[in-house]
Amino acid sequence: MAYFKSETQRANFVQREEELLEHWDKERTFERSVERRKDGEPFVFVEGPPTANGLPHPGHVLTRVVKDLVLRYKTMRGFYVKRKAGWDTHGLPVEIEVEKNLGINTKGEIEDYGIEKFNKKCKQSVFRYEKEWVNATKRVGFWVDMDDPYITFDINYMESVWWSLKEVWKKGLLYKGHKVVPFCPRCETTLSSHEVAQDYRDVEDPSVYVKFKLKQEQDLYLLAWTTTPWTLLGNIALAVHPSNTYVKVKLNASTKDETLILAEARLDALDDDYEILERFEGKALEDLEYERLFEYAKVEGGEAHKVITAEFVTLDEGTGIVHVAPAFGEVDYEVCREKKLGFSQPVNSAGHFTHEVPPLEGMFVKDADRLIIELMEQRGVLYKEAKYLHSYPFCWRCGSPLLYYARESWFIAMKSLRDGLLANNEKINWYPAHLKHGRFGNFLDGIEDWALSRERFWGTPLNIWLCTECGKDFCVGSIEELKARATNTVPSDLHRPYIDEVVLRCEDCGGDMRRVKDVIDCWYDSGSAPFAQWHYPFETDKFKQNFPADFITEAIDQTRGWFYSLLAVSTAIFDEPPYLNVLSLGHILDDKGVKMSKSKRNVVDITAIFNNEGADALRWYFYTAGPLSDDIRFSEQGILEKQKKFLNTFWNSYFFFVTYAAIDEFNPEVKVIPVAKRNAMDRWIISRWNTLTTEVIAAIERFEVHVAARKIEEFVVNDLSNWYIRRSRRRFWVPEENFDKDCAYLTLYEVLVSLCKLLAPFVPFLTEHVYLNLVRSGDEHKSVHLCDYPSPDESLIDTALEDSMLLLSTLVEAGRRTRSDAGIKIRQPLREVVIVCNAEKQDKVTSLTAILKDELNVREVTLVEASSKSEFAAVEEYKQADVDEDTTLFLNTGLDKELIEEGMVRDIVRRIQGMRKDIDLEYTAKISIMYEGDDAVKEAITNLADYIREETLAVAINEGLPSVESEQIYVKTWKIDKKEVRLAIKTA
RNA sequence: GGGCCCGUAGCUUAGUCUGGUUGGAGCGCUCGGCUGAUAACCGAGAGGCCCGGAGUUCAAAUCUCCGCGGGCCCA
Repeated sequence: MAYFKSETQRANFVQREEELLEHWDKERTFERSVERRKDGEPFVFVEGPPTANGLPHPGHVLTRVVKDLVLRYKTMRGFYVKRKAGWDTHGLPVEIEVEKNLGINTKGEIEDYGIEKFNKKCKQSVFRYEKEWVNATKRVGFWVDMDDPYITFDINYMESVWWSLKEVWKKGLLYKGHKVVPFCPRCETTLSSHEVAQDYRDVEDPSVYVKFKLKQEQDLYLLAWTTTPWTLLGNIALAVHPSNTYVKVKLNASTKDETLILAEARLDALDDDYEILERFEGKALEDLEYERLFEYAKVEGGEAHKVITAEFVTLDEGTGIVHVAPAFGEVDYEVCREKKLGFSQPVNSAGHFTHEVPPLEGMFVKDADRLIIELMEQRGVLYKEAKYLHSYPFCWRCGSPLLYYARESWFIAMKSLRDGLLANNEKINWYPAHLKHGRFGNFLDGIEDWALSRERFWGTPLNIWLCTECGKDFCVGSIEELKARATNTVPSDLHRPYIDEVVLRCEDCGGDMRRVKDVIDCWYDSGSAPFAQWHYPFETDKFKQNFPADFITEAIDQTRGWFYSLLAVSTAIFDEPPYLNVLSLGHILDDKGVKMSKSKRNVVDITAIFNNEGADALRWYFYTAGPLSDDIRFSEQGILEKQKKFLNTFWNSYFFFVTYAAIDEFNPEVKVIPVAKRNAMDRWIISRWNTLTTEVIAAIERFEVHVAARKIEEFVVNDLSNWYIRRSRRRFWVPEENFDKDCAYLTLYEVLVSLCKLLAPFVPFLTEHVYLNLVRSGDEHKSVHLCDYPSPDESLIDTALEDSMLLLSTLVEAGRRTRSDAGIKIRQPLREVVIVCNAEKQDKVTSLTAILKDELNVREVTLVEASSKSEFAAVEEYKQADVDEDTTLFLNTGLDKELIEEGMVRDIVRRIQGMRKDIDLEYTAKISIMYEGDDAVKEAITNLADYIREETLAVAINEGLPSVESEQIYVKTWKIDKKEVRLAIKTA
């Protein structure tokens, strides 16, 4: 009875994979693989939580298989690797999706619809594609615990987020300020930068050159420029560049005695002839006061209407004097804050002027531009008006022009944590390394405070209550604390709108405290994952075992996303880095190099890939494509090639083994032969395997997955399949049992089993299938994924042998080249090959001459010193080929009758083997052969009949073809060396 | 507009950190060969302004600077 199950030559990877998914489910292989390492050293992973309100695309799959590779590898290396899945569930994208479905798009409409109902819809929406995510995750072989995931809307998760924010508050790092955000006045909604980027249009706006009259000077004006006249109502300052040259010019055309100041480089903005009166640097203007254009809006919180200096002033356009309105520009807001200037907000949240601006009251700001220009003209402060073509953002939903608008917002003072962020970053190992001090490090260097609050509905509510009497703020850090301080019932769900009803008692004045209506930026949610997924500090053990993470990986766009929010939260709360190794992946582009996106309709359907090429092929494609940090131009063709080249070759090596092992009933359990006793070929492949293992482990540890995978691929295709198995085939075909055959079987068996383990984290399906057939008893594992990762045995690495084999292959190549040049096919045996080389190389080749004879089909290999080179060079029959700088090869091309006969017979054998294959004979089936040919053919066959019988498993060879055609007889006519030969075979 | 990354044959890429013979390989193409595991393999050939320009150097795909194209993150 055969020890191994026979296989089909076609692997049918997809079907194998689907079988194994069921098998793993049934056997609970994943759970067991984790469990059996529970006493091992922990290797902590945090899953970057995806949002399941869209379909998973190839980029998500890449992330998942990279995570899987590392986690499987670490598990096999003995680490205890818990793999908790996670879902990111809050945030504006979810709300927008729901709004779309409800056909509404303003905050007012949401409130009319009801926040309670709306948030319910949001909660349902986030798991809309959960099934597709779970299926894709399982199908690709990502082993992660999706039965017990962390979910950011979970009450325990939210409570931990609240706790952490209270820690921030206690440290005095949470403050209220203004943030200038892109805002759609129609939808009454702030837009995320992603949304803003969706609809930029080139539009023509009025641009105005406005004269600001300096105080204490007669008829001296600063000439400023703006493309948004309506923002002039909120003007607080004028900015000049401190070191650029400014000029005071007298306009010749002017009827009045008028003098203007502007940047010298911008003089061509003037329409009139002018005379330069004075030159000075911008900083000479600093602190000069000017008269307001409009006396309407009130200014709070500081000085106003003076000249400041700022580096952001450019001379590319305008006048080099920039109008600054902190209510309407982020840069403006920042610079005013820095210079402790005041703030003026004459526009309401719908984008209309307030009662502070009587002539414009109630007007939409964009519509007011015309009137404002007219007003300025009447007052004589408009120098000129022009059209200005620029790119301006519009609301992607309703098409309204967006306004940049200062809104109240809560901030975390990240600037004050800058040193901590930088110090913690130093403790993190980045791959690729340049991110550490490049993109990420630079970002931390210039870190800004984190605008944490969102005036929205579906999110973790901001846990700050303000006293309606005295204005005192209080941050609630737990449900227990909420209950203790509440004057009314505390809801079981912490979401809006329920939480909005909870009123606290002010400790200072006894007044009612009401919650700030905002929710928290969902990036803060996911940044809290290291502790919130374990409900820390309300439960402590699991967090302590799982912090910091040893490893996280996501795509490069998370640098300022999750990679940052994790570090920011962890630095604020613990002053520790939340992860020690971070692997940043490139993006998946389409086959033309363009990012895949829904709107471009170039997203590849991954389920089609799973059904056509399978998960292993897809995984191998990702692993071998290039450095993980590089973008991948994704093509299904590329995946198919991986299947054909790598998976098929591996399968065929395995198929070859089980086919013959079944015939011979080879049983690996009863054979023990030390490697040292096996032949050079066996020792070579074992040495190569150990060298490979060393290299693979080193590469994975450096996250150079493509290096590891490509080395394995080379090993399988070149070393194992095309050299070891091809060279060793005949050893397996010997019918009777012998020592050499056992060595071959054992060696191939050991290499295949070890390869399964080495490859298991990469292609978990194929390796499992092969392993389950190869390792049939005697161990408790029952899965390759329960095995230890192979470790190299240094004592089996024979570098000298590997070198020799390398030399041998160059000799074979040179010999083949010589044959090809001389026009002698390889099937034609030749008398001799002479290798001219030094003693050291002779030593290397000596033990391998048998292989050389066989590969070059020559009877003798002669090794000689360089001194005899000229002897052979002089003989015409010896064709010369240079192998390397001190090695030359001579091929004796002389033929005699015996060699020609042998060549003829080898051709005939080759034809007969082909015919056996044509009619699908069993490898062991015996045949009888009939032939017709001329006398030379007949003589050759007669002389070498034994050889033919042995090679083709023939019991009889007879001249003459049967007169009657028969279905049992297969006849074919061949041309061999211009001779016609007819051959017939039938089963004996 | 700024920062970071990428650009090598028709395609996928090695080599770039650490400058040094004639820039390797696979797929595809042409010709020849081999083959009872292989849809595989072997040999030969065609196919490279190493994105462009300037600089450093005895020497540049490699180092520096300036552009161009693509990607990402910001503005």
